[in-house]
Amino acid sequence: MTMDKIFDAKAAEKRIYDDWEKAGAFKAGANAQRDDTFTIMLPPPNVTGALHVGHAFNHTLQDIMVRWHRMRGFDTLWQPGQDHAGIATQLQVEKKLMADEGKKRSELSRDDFLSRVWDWKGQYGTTIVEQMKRLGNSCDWSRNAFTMSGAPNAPTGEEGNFHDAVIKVFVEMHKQGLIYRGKRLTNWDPHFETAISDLEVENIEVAGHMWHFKYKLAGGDTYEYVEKDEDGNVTLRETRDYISIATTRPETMLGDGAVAVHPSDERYAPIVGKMVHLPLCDRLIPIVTDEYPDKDFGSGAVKITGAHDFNDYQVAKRCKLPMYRLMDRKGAMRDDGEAYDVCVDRAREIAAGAEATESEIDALNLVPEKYRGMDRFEARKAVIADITDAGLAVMHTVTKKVKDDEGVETEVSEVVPYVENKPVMQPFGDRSKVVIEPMLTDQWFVDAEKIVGPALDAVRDGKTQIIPDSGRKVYNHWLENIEPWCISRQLWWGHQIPVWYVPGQEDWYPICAATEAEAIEKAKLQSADGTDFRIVADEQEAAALLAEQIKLMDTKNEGEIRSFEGPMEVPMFRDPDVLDTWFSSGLWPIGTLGWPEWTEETSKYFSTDVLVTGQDILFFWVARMMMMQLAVVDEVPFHTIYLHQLVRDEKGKKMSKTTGNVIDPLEIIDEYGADALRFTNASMAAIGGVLKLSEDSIKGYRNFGTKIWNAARFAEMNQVFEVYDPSVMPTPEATVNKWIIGEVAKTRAEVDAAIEAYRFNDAANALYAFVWGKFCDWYVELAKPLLFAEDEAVLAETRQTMGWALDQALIMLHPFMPFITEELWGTVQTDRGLLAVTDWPTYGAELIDADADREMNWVINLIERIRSSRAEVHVPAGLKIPMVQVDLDEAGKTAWTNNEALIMKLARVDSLTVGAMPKGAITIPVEGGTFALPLEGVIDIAEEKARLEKSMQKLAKELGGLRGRLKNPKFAASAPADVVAEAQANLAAREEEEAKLQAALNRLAEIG
RNA sequence: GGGUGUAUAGCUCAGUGGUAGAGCACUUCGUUGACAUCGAAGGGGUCACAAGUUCGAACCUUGUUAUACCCA
Repeated sequence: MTMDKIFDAKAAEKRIYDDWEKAGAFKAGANAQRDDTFTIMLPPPNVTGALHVGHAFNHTLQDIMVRWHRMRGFDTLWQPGQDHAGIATQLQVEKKLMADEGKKRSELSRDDFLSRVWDWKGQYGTTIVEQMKRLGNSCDWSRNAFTMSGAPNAPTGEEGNFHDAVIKVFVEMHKQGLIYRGKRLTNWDPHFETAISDLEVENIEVAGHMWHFKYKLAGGDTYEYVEKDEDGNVTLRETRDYISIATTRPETMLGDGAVAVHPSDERYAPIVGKMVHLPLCDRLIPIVTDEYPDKDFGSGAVKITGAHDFNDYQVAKRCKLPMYRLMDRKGAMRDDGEAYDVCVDRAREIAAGAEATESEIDALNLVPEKYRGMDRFEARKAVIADITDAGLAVMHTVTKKVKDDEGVETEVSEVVPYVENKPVMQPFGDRSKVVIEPMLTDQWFVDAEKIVGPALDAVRDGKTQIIPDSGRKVYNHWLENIEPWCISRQLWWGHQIPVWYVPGQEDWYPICAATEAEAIEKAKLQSADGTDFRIVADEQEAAALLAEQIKLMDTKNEGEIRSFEGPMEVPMFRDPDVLDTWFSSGLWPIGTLGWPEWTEETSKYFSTDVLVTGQDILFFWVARMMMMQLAVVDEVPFHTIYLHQLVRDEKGKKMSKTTGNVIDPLEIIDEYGADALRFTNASMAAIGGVLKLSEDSIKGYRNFGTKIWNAARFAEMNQVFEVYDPSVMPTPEATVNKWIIGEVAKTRAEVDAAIEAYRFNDAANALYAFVWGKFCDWYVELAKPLLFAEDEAVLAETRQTMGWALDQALIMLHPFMPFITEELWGTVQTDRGLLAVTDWPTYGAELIDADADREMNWVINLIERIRSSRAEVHVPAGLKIPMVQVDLDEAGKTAWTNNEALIMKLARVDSLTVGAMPKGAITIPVEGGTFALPLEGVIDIAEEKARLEKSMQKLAKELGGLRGRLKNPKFAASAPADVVAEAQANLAAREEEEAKLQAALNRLAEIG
């Protein structure tokens, strides 16, 4: 039965993948023949995710390495898994909850909501796994991991212990003082109502406005305001009773703690230290000096809102200014706490020097009643309007032309508030897309500065190598300037922070422990004997219970010094926050392998080998994994980090739904097959290269698959597989057969060197060039005369050689195109196991027969020259023509005799006669001789002359360069000997050719 | 503003001091017994610009221009 003309990827891929899985071909250690392990951790895709082209690219590279190592006998593990993706997943489930039941998350209890998330995960969490299988990923699915596995509320089937690892690390790091809690200015996402890290913020330039307000000096004071130009000439002098400030966010003025000016700013020197009236508020704030204000920007005076701006926060800390929080979790103006009057009174006392704790200041709500509860953008409008009404906006005169009813234009001047239109950088949440509000909140932090050292050393010392090298600089730069890492998130879906609070001296006192029971134990150790702790739901409940207990205590211990005297029930509640997703994925390498419960089966795969990931998460993830693995197990997580860019469309644009240029890898697989997509990915993978994916190139590599398919089809039609014995290495006599064996060996070395060096594009190109350019274009064509000949011995050796060469091609192509190669492997020979677990060859240069190599190059060169000459003088393609051997050396004669049949067939030559150069013939110069095609009457003399002259010109250019170099005495003196020798040999060959061409021209001149 | 890249054929890109390559596209020819998802032949480049190092520079150095991404 003859094979089909094409490989039906759609029909075969699923079947082939099932065969692999059934055979356990991807299980850790499959085909292992040595102790060396090779491990790759799949960067866990979000459990909410769908496979996109970025994954497809990323996974292709990993699969190539994994399959290659597995075939080479390494104890190989490709560890797969998914990330629980805190915000993204919670959002999905919230959306579904709203769509299905019209409910908000807050209408459910935390436990109920979490069980919905787990349900969701059970239903949709395997989608991406199935998609990865379609790409051909050879992951060990039996070890599939999940970053939330083993969490307290995890259902059956999610028993892993990733949660244990995360909690253990938190507790350990807390114990070592590497994790702390504090009130810090953080990026607050008002949509998700959680803090996010600075890496999750996108700063986007948007059209904004700058408003200018007057803050009047207290007590009606005035001062001389003087402006000078560059030369010191006075350009403005006036008496002012205010200082002018500029802001892009007017609503934050309600929380101002001061106005700052630069210490060297002469304009404001007279009023530094004085107080100003904060508009719309019953507060006075001081004018302070700080290096931060830019004298040339705006008025040079900056309002300082420590609780709502990162720069102001630093100024406020330096100048010890109070920081008043103005907004609530949703980004609306606060509507909690005491009445405005009460709060302002207290704020005045604090401003005057009264002691106050952080939490007391935070509790003060300095938003005037009027604005309370307003959305921040509404409040902005109201504040602007009210300040303008109060006459405190800086005004300017605008002249415009107005047409009256009769169309007569008149100029009208009016005085309006001065508002500049200018682009401003505004922070947006990368997931929520809402404006991020810097906000002073209580959060947990990793003191990253304390653990970066080993991570920096590991890369500096080369324990871990980053590819491309530029990644190292970026890595160092970031780690050297690392900021505390905010790891708490105000979400429900995630690893809840293992901290419980009990009443403390001033505030709640945190106790960090792996479990509730341990926390209670710890708390007991720190309390009076007999104290009992009661776990309550949250802070409110704890506060209520505490108040009750204190009342009881008052009655019990009346008249005595207050002290707890058992049995007392002390409230205890758990921190409601969860950990940043990147905290858990930071432990991916050890967490997936079962740490802290290592077993020999799992720990042998650590440290892992290569991490393949996008450049964009170098900070998010890679650097953090380095830090955390080194901090926890004191070992680098991987020896090589391969970073690649974002996959873009063919024009280099980012793919996005809005632009509509998204390429869906699954559609591509449907249309062209997974192998085509994979090979395209590999061929794009130049180190550090820009990745532009175009459907044209995918189509091209689909054609490549068809090409090798048809080469196999040709072999099959010529009974190659009936005779071919895979256990026997071919030892042919025919030059062509010897030659292709050498070409296989060269390719093997090239491919291995390329993969070794992570140059997947070079490996792919080498395979493409071999299979198409050598095997199909030449070997199959050259073998035809041998296969059609009657000689049994030649026929047998050619079939054996072709079978072997094809097998080698399949083996070497397998990591790149696993499906089609596996299918052909099974077609060529049944009952020999799966290609996926077949051994990779090790042969090298010893298979190259130098004589055969030289001879075939001579033959190919001759055929090409004849073809080229024929085409250029328009000899009909089908016409067979005679050829004359004018002169030829011994090697040439041997080469001719050995390959006469195939040269004549491929060059369409019907006879060869030995003789003198006929008149009007085309000269075919070859190494060691000259042939001629007698085409008098057929060729156009003038055209042929032009052709030869053009060749001469090209030669002359080359000769000029070569001669110039060789004539230069410094070249001979400085250049290496082999380079000089090569140049000389090259010159000799070119000169010989030039002579032949000149002779040919001379002969043409004789004729016409 | 700081950092990191990139600039080579019409397009997409390789190129590791020795004189320029691939794929696609294009032109011409061809269904010769694997493949038209194919074959044969061909055209096409001042390697962004300038200076320097070198016997020799696409490659190393410096500057300029353009451009991309990351961080402010």
